Amino acid sequence: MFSDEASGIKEAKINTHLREKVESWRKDQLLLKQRLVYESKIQDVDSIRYIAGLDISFDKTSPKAVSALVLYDFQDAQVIYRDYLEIDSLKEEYVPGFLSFREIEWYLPLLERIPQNYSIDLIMVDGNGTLHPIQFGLACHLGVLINLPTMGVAKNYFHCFGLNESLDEHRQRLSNHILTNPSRPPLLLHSLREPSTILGAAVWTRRESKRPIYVSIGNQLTLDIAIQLVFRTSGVDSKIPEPIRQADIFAKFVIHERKNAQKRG
DNA sequence: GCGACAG
DNA sequence: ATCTTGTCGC
Repeated sequence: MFSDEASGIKEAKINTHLREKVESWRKDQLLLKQRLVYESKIQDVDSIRYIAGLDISFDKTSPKAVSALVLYDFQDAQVIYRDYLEIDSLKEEYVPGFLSFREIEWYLPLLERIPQNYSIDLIMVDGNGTLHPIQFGLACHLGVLINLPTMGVAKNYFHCFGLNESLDEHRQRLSNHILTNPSRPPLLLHSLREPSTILGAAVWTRRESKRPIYVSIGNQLTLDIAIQLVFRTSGVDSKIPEPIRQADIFAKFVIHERKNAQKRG
């Protein structure tokens, strides 16, 4: 049969194509990384007013998706604005280490059409900033493109081979940290190659949850401020900071609404 | 050479 | 990301 051979060739072509794409993405990351601003534009958490939260949710049964943006008023602790974008199909696949190339294009239009009367102080994204194989995750990429303070919050540990410990070592370190420190203070995650480089932090924002969230900076922000912010925007209903959580809830809501509309029409 | 892997 | 309920371990 030819089919095995044919699919093998097809696979090879896909892999070659993907490899070339990833190579070019890597070059882009290295170039853009030079434009990262490590100096903090935020000196004090209490000077923050408007936080933008971003997320994408997917339809289970189709390639469709929805990206969402919420504006969270940090002073009043409430959402004051929502917007979304319906996506027929994401153009890029998910490749670990290159999430930004898949998602950013669906965030930019939402950021651009925020009414002028709101000036964004900070953007929170679902994913990592400097906790990344070359310390240039989604939060960094977005921050550089729109020149604003950004930070990343991930629900799962991103294993950065060569930079961090293995997954097993990480898990050991987490449980060790919890045992040693019952109050569960943030655990700083540093590069193994350069221990002086802090990549991010595992943060327990609620006593109830065993698993931490992973916080890292994107642009124009210190990790210290980012961690403070995470504590002050989460805890009551969820371990996830409200701006991101509300964006997630809203995106899922839009997806379900569209399904109901489909039924009727 | 393969491993491991944010969303 | 998404399918999904209860249940095993540090």
